[in-house]
Amino acid sequence: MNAPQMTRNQALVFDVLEKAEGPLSAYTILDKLRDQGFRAPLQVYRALEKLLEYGVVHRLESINSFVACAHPGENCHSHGIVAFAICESCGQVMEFHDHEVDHRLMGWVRSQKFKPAKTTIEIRGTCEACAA
Amino acid sequence: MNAPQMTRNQALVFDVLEKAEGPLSAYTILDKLRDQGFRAPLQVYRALEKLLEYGVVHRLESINSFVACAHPGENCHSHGIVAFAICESCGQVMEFHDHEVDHRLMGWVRSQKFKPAKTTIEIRGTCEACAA
DNA sequence: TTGCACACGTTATAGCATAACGCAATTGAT
DNA sequence: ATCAATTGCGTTATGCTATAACGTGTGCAA
Repeated sequence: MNAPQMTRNQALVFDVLEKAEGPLSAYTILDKLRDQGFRAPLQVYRALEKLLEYGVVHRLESINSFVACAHPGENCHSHGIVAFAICESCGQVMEFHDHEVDHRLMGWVRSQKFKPAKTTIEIRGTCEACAA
Repeated sequence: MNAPQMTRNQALVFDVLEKAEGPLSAYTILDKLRDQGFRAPLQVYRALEKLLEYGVVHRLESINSFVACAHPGENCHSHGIVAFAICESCGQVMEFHDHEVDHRLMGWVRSQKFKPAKTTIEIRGTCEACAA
């Protein structure tokens, strides 16, 4: 899925996420866009749905939040499974990829004849800076 | 964390989860326990919190649901990272462990001096039976 | 020009989770 | 035995997350 021209709402939501320090909830995004005319959650969720499709935004299932992809310009869907390390103290997120992990997971899945659609890997904990 | 004697509420919630075909949401559990006197979500959430601690129940972050551990009698906390394959069609969940995946993930985490607390691996897709 | 696809706006509602209060039972140290 | 601390419990209220359902406008292709 390549990103076609974003609509105004999509661009606004993406912009907020890109400028954010860490992941944001849909409602936090909504609040940040009230001045641009946003009134309802659906405006945010609809934009997010598209941005997820385009591969420029990720959803963090374990904290019900969204974050801009760490690879500006690229399409994250082409990097295999994306993994996240989420600092529960400062909220910062690190995004990484590991082909061996992909390989093991997909090997197991294959052995079970399970057809994977979407895979989530999220490590919650404390980042180096916060551990001090 | 070993499971001490369960309280009545904990036992009721665990029993519902064990007898269920697949994962259940907290509110579904609540509904199934109305006859035993449950009235409020907190009764369920408090029991679940303990059951998660004891390692006899898992939380599926990507579908806001809970499932009994697939290893009756054992403590799942001792198996390393637990991974789940969740069929979006029939709702069935397969639980598995892969030490190589653990190793790769923990290796990356270590290289970043990130202190992991809780790791989520969930593969959503279609199981063999449903793929037909 | 008509029909379709898509984005959008709005209102309402559904679904998930916890805060805050007070009470009762248990435990364990003195 | 008694007191204090801890833990579980019940209840009410509330907050956060997400989607259903309806209608409008716009652009584009047949």
